[in-house]
Amino acid sequence: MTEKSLEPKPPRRRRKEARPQELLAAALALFVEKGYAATHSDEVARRAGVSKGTLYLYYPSKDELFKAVVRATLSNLIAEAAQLAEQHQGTTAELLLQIGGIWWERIGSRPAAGLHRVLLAELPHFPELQRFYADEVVAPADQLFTRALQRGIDRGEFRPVPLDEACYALIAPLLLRALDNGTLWAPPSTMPPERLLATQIDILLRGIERRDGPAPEQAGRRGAA
Amino acid sequence: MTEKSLEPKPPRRRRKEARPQELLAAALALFVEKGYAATHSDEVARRAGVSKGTLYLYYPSKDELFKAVVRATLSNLIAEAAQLAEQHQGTTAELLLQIGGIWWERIGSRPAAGLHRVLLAELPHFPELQRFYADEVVAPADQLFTRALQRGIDRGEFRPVPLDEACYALIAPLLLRALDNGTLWAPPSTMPPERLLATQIDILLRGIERRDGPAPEQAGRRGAA
Amino acid sequence: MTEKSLEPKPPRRRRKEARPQELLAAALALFVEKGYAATHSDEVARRAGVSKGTLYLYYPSKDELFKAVVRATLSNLIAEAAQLAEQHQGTTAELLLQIGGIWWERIGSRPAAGLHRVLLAELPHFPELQRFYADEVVAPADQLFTRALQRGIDRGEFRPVPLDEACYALIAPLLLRALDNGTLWAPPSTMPPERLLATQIDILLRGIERRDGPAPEQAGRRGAA
Amino acid sequence: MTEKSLEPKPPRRRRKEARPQELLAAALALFVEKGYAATHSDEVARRAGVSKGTLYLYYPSKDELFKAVVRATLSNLIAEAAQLAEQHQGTTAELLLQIGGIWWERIGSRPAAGLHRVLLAELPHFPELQRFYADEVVAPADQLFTRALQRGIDRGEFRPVPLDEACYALIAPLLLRALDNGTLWAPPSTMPPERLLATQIDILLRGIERRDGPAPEQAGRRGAA
DNA sequence: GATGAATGAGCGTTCATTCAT
DNA sequence: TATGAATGAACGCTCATTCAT
Repeated sequence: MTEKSLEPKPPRRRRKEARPQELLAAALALFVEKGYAATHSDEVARRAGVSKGTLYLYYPSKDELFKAVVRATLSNLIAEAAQLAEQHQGTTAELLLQIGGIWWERIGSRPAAGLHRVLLAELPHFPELQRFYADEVVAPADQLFTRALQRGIDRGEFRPVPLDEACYALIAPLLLRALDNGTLWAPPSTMPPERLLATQIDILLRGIERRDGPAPEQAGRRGAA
Repeated sequence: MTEKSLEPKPPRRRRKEARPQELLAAALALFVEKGYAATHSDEVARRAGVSKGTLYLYYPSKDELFKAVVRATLSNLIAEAAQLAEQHQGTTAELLLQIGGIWWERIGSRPAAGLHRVLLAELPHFPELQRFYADEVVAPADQLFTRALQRGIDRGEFRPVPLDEACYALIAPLLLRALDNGTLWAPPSTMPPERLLATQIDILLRGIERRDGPAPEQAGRRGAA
Repeated sequence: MTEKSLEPKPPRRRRKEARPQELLAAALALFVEKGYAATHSDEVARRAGVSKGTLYLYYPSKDELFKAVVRATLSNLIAEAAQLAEQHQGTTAELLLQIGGIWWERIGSRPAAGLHRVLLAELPHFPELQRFYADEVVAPADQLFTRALQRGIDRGEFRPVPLDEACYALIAPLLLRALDNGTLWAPPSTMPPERLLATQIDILLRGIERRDGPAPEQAGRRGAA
Repeated sequence: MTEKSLEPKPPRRRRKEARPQELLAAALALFVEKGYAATHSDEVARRAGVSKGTLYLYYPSKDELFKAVVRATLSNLIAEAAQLAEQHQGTTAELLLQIGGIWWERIGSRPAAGLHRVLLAELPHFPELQRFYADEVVAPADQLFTRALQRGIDRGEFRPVPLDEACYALIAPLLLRALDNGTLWAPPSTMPPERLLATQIDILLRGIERRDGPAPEQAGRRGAA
């Protein structure tokens, strides 16, 4: 059974530069798969192909490892979307669809999506991370959506809806999909995910877009039902 | 069974029947407050006013205690909403608002809401519970909403939207509020929660309701925008 | 080799009252024998006949266990000597010999003596204990000796020696014996320890006792040879 | 020795000969400062300005490093004092004061003093070192003092005191000062250390020096009060 | 039934030592 | 020779679970 001693023991590899990313990747996968508490430090190390001691050479504690995983996973994501918004020329509805697409590419369709589930459970235990998340993720994202909505209203594309509530209604399905990829609520799966996203945003937009007035080209978007 | 009533001194046996509920209530509160892993068995016992040994007299393990908490908290909630749907007479939009209201009363505004956060993190570790949740909670709720939407479409109240996607868009803000009451995303707080709920459902309904044709009375719902 | 599983496993004994003392005794013995760092918590537990977990039921950390050992070992020792001094009637030289005797009985000839060796090495790492030791052990003991010397001088038994230096010269051989029972310097062993103690105190007393005259020779002391 | 000054590029080999001493100096400082267990190998290396691997190039283990530190620090100290004693001409009391002075210069006022504290705690774990210390430090020093006392007695300078006990009483304050510089017992500080030392030796000498007569009072010594 | 003292497997973390470069 | 990344045995401590009372 214990053929441990028989194996020739893999050689030590020196890769100081690559190690942090390897460890973060292994940790992200395990945190997402098993949650924070059930992820053991030697498991992370083994999955990254190193020993437990090596893990602690790069991250001084499990806490810090988790924080590093979150920061590395979520950093620089919002900035891109914001840039996009600045440069956008077309319809506001199109802008919102584009933002949704970016989100899907960078978060929704990646391990980062699963990280949100862990964050939901663990953020209260990591105040520092809580602040990081609020400042670096929530605030910019909220601003992004709010501004887009305001723009749509200003340009007469949308009815004057309450910004906060409309924003929440837009974000909820996206965020929920990231949080709960089939655990609590199975998302509809009759179409490829990117189409699905578009469909939902579309439904929501219908709820806020201006009707009576001069936005007939929107009706043509999908054939006016 | 025992000749309890004959004995002149029932010194400590009292409340024996209430014990399970008390333990479940204590466990629910702690699981919601601290998560599964961070909830310790002696804390549960202490909060229920008994000793650690007694807890194990009623539930053979922490796992089983958790399962019992989930079952006890979520059982019989769906049935009521289903009943409601059967008897409903008015507009489908009104029906959906009523279902939302019930959900808010029975889940959203109670500890059960917090339980969803824990479930999201722990369900994958409890396959048995996973099945229970899928069968007893998700399936009926999904059916409820789907049927209501179908009814609305059949009666010409709504456009013929894809059922699954519309259903998800309806449920997402409700479920998200239960899961994440301000941890990941702060819900809008400019109005009391029950009004807020109505506003969001309203926005969504706007996205699916039939326009051109004979559903003007819907517009009257809140003043025709 | 591993006949562990064959042994019938000793029964759990419940002795909440006795446990603290048993643990302190085991810990004292091991701390003295191996020092603070080399004493492992499960060793202490095993020597006390309990499991590692039980140790932590009574003392929340190795630090606290050590502090408790020191306090329990040194408390109430000084008070007795002080009482003695108050009531003493005879010669001051006799008083000093008596104090030395008490010290030998309560510290010098017991495990407490070995504890001083550990204290010497560890006190700098335990500031709280450092204060306890300074307040509860050093200060009273110093006062005790200083007052006795002053009394001897006042009563004309001793020459007017510098109090501090004489005090240190008196205490040094006693304390050194406690610290170093043969490790660094083998104490003379040609006579039973209590006699030995008396002999050394006697030598010191000779150095301070008043001689017949008014001690004019103090200046030319060594010209007498 | 090496043609160091001739070479135009001494890229890294320089100081190769000095390495052992630098490592010993760094290790001595840390062992004294923090004790054996709390001194970490990479700290020693860093303080010596080399890497951890280099340390192990010179000393195969922490144990051996410690032994080397002790040997290097204590070697050749006793021999000098012995020489001194051989050549001494004056009073024996003067000789003892001189030995004390040497001790103060070479041990008491240097890092070597602090090493004694560590030795006291660790010698039992290093039997080999124990033997070295007994043979190279204690035995010569004991001989030194014993011979001086015997000489004093032979020459009629001192009363015929028991040699061992007198020797211990002489050494105790010196050794205690080295061991415990204020940790367990604060030495008197009203005068500069070298005067202090003289004062204490003086007090002790008083206890053993021969008085004018044939010391008949020895029997009724304490009746003098 | 009820208690809570006792257990021990298991975790996060450290650090003396090794070895590929 | 010198480096410092890598190792892994070992420690302090936790906590779900057991069981004598």
